[in-house]
Amino acid sequence: MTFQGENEIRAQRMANLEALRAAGFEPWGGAFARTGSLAEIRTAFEEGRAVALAGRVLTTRDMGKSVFAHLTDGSDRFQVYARGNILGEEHLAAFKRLDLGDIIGAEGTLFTTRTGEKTLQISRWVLLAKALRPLPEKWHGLRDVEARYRQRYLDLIANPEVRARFDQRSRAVREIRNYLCERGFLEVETPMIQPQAGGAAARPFVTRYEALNTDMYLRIAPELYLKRLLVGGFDKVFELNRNFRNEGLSRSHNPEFTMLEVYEAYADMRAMKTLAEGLITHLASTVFGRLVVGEGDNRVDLTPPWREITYRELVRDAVGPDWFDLPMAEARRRAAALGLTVPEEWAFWQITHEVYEKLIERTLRDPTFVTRLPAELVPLAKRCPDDPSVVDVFELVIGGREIAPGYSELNDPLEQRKRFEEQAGEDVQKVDEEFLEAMEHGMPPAGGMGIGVDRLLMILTGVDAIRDVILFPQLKPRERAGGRVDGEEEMAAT
RNA sequence: AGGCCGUUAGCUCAGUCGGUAGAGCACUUGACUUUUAAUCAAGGGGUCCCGGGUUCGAAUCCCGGACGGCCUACCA
Repeated sequence: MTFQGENEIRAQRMANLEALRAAGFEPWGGAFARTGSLAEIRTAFEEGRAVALAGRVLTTRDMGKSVFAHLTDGSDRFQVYARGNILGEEHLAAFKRLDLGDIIGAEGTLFTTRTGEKTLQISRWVLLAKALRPLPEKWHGLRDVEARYRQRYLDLIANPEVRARFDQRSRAVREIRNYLCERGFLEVETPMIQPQAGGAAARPFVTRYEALNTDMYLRIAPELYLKRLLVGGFDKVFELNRNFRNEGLSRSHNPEFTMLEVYEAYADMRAMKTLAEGLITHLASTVFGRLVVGEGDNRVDLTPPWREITYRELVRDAVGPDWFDLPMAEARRRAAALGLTVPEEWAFWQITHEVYEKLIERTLRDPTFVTRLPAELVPLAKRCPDDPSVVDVFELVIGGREIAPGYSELNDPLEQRKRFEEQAGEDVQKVDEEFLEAMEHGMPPAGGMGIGVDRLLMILTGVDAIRDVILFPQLKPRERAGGRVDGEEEMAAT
């Protein structure tokens, strides 16, 4: 086999591989019984204890007749020490042929060096995986933004805080499930491939179901299926999984994102408020150990009770107490004076909502339940009994971003049909008839809530970009055109 | 989709006025049995993103393109 276009580093690593193989070290080993992870070995450290450990070689310090190296396995870094008079000349020489990035297993005894570092003195070692490509630079880490996302594995090796953040994400997701299950909610799974994409307003991804000869849509929300389960007698359900929206990429948008939706029959928006506050503060204290998260501009104080204020109050505070009594022309003028772009065809509630989104929402740093939104904005919620122009909902805003909507769910199928038709306009196709049919069988009154899990994690981990809480964020596909070759293209040829 | 900025060694980055490529880490060779950004000595490594133009001469200036970042727009 030849390696056309291989670079010098790769050639040297191949030479080291052959040298190791010649010394009896097979480059890609099998299972290796470890006493524990590097972190566990550090925790259970005892002078003179015999252990077996494994990890990736991060650094080496060749002292001639002995070599120090640091290994990492994601849990910790741990030093190992190879001495000629213990390993024998040949195995020490082989150890010196290791490249940074190689994965080894080692057995030996634990000791503490003169400088106080806990270390394994190696009596026997094996090669578990040869690295043919180099690691990122050892103390600047991996900075290139694209490489960090495209080759996340390198980011995880080189940048320990990234590894820690994804550990936190995993624990937070588990705690969401624990918190809800302990309170009697049942986790369910509903279709991600749907004949029509409902439950939210967003452009869907279209896909093709060949067996049925029809177009299908990746879900933009699970809501309409979860409500069918309320009809079917599941009183307390939740779904925690991916939604897909065919919209642009940005600092706070990824086309697939993780959504929690929770429904509780015989409850309303107020129960959801309690649940949201309880769940999020539970995550902050159990996973992150504190209620004040983030730093600088990202600092957020989650200490309950959280502020509650109506949408109208917020708007009046921002653009004048007379706002809701203004004639259209005057409202338009005032919005323009505040730097907003307001198209001629917009209705009054649209102008108001532009004010809310552009001027108000981002100023709400600490958790705030914004209540009594205009009914036009929320077609799936019940109207407030004392004012049918607004709905009985909240939007939980944290860190200037909408994190969780909560509704008293609309369970009147006749009203629901009207609201759908107003929203759908001419396009009658968009009304989900099967959902309405389910609701006509009687849906219990219910409270419902959704939490954008990625955005919540941004707040809890104090990062600005949704990409920093998603392991493999969406990127443009890499060009495969010829020219730039670093080995893999040629090797694939048959 | 629009605007601004960027792309130089495997990685992190310099590169002056347009004069033909630099550092640290990584790599190779040698020395060193408690080092830890090991140290010391020597060496190798470049499609300066791609294509075109200006020029005696382009990493550098101009035009076009690709890719990336940031901001704006749609959206959660």
